[in-house]
Amino acid sequence: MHTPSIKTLLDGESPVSSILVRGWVRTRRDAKGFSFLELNDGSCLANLQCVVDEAVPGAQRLKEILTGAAVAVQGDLVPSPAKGQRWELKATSLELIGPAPEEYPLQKKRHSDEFLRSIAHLRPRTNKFGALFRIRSEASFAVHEFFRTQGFVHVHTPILTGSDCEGAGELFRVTALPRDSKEGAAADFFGREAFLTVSGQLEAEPLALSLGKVYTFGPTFRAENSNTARHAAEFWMIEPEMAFFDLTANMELAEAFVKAVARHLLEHCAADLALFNQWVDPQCLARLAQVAQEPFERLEYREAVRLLQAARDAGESFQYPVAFGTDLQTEHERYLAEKKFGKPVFLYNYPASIKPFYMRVNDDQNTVAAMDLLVPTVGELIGGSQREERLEVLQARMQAQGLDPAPYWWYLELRKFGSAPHAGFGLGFERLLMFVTGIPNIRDVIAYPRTPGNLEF
RNA sequence: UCCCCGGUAGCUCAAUCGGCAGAGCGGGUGGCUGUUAACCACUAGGUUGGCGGUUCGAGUCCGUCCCGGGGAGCCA
Repeated sequence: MHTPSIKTLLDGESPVSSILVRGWVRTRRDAKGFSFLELNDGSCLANLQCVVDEAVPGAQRLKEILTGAAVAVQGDLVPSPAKGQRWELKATSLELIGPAPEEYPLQKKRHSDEFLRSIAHLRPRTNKFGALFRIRSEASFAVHEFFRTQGFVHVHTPILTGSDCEGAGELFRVTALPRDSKEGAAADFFGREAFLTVSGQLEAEPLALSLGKVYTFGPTFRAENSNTARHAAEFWMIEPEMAFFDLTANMELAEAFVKAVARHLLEHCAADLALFNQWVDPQCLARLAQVAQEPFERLEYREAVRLLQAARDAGESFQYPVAFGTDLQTEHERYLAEKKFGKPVFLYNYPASIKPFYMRVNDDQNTVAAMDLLVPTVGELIGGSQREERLEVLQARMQAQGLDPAPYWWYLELRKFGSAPHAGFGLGFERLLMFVTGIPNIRDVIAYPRTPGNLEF
């Protein structure tokens, strides 16, 4: 028995006889002597309409087949005589695999995002989340495809780390000691404190200074008590790291990367993206097309401050003041990405005082070769920099920021043995998905979101 | 962590000034129909988030706790 996916069947050009389709019932409509079953198997957004005559074997259980039930339908794919669909399955037999009783929570109507989060195990069966997870999969593929085409080596950096001061937020502590143990870290599994990684960057740099161009794509953990629509305690980050790249080359790569993903999705996820364009964000498709085609804006931090001050003087009301040497507030980033330019904007050459020790000090001694990519609606999508490759400068920066150099001995040795200019960035995969779909909450672009106080599923 | 908003049927929501707890969808029963989130009629379904208080009377007012959301900070 042939078992094609519904996607294959609906994309087909000719009738197919004697096939088996298995999936979940989205709705049942009864007519005189037969029923319509709308079947979805997750392969695409569209359902397959199955026409089940009450005389067909198995049809006596039709009354038990409610929305959500898992069924198998054998039959022939034939042209549909009615409007609304090109093909339908004329059933020759029906099997109820797993019934869904009346309290099945998903109904044939719109549900709130909050409710769907409370049933994370069932929400992939909705149109919206089905579409999202297919897009997520394609985007993930596009990431690997881009870097592979560009000659990058995919490397895996550790999830467990012993470094508790990577300068990127609070860490989750990992221990193998019993909960009530009085013993110190020395008695623990690694003989020292252990944490979940907040970034693979420090470990990726040595690989870049060996293999040339590398990237990681893995889970990242932040124990920040952040309660916003764009922060999660566990998220997936893409971190390329390139030897002999300066900040400009870094930005060029970042732009080419985001454009490549946008183009891939436009080409391979048209139907799923159309759903988001219609129900979630009417700018979704236009924004993707713009990202794919138009050059991003590039702006020095110094110039951004000047623009923001000019905007304020022209009557733009900001809650927070703008001055050189302070980090930009969310309202400032949104103004630049949404109102001023209306497209992705690179800000670069930030004041050294507000950036971590590993970013390369510019010749003005005042700024570092850092760059952020700000995009409309989600804000910071990428953060990156050229890395400090000069040993003495790096040591001085660590000292200035009060860091103990001892645990970083291997990171410092990189600057001793064949040091070279290099650069890289980190991109939050979930934020990229928010940007391309228009979904406003990070909890709705990941299957099982981890946020403060939320570890169900 | 701070500020604001919310929690009523399986789901989405309503309930005037503190005065009988409601509708649509979903379920059941019956009808109708190559139907398209089908349609029509009937029907079942409630500890109004928890605890305490004010009151003749609390979904509504007060206190407190829990949960959720939005905004901010932090960041990707």
